[in-house]
Amino acid sequence: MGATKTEYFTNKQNTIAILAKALGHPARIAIVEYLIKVDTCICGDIVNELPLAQPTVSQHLKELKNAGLIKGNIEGNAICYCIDDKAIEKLQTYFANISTKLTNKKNNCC
Amino acid sequence: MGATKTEYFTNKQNTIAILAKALGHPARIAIVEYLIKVDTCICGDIVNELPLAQPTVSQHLKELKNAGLIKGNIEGNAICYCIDDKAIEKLQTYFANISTKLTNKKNNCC
DNA sequence: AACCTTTATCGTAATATTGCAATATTAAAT
DNA sequence: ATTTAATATTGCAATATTACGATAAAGGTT
Repeated sequence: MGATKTEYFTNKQNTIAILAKALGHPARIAIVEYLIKVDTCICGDIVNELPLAQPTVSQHLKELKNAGLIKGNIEGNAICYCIDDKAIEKLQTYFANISTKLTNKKNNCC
Repeated sequence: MGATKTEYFTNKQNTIAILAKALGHPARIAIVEYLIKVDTCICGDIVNELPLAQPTVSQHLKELKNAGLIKGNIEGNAICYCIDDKAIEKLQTYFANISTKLTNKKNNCC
C-alpha cells in the first residue's frame, strides 16, 4: 500500500490537506514569503533567492502551482509568478475558524 | 540525496513548514477537526472515527504530537488527546498576517 | 491469575518526496 | 542562424511517508 486514501475524506478536508502539504516544506514557505515580500509578480530571480539548485526550485514551484498556491504567466522567456490570493484566503479562513472554535471551548480538558 | 535542507532556512520558516506538513494529510485534518468538534479531550474512540486501521491512526496521532499540534495525557489504560491551542494559534496568526499583506498589495500583477 | 481493552511498536511493502546533474525547451538578443 | 538567458523535464539516488498485519505493553475487570 502506501497511497493516501483520499476517497475516505471530505472534499474540504482534502483541499486543506493539499494546501497544507504544499506549504509543508521550508523552501516552499520561503518562496511564498518572497512572492509576498516583493509585492508584485516576480519574473525570474526566484532561483537566486534560494539556496537550492535550479531544478529543485523549479520542482518546488511546480508543486506550489499544482496545489493552487501560486500562478505563473509566461512573459517572454521568463515566467511571472504570483501568489494566488484565493488559496491563502482559504487557509486564513480555515485557521481563523478553528481558532475561534477553540476560544469558545469550555476547556474541559484533562 | 533526498533529505530536506532545513539548515538553509529560518527557524520560523521551518516551524511553519513542520506544522503545515503535519496537516498535509486528510486523516490528520480529520483528527484535528474531530478533536475540535467534540469540544473536549477525547479518551479513546479516535480510531473508530476514522476509516483507517488502528496502527495507521496511531501513527498519524504520533506525527501530530511530534509537530506539537496535539497533546496526549495517559488516563488509565486510555490516552486523552487534545488540540494544542498554541500551534493552531501560530498558524492562524501566520496566515492572518500574510493575508493582510496581500490585501495591502498594490496588486501590480501581470 | 486470566482476560479484555486500548494504544504503541515492529516489520514490511508500496509509493512519494527531495535534490541535483544533465539535458531540453523557449524566446529574446545579436 | 547562432548565441544567450530563463525555465522545465528527465533520470536517478537517497530518504520519507503511508498503510497495515502481527505483536507487545499497560492497565482495568472478572
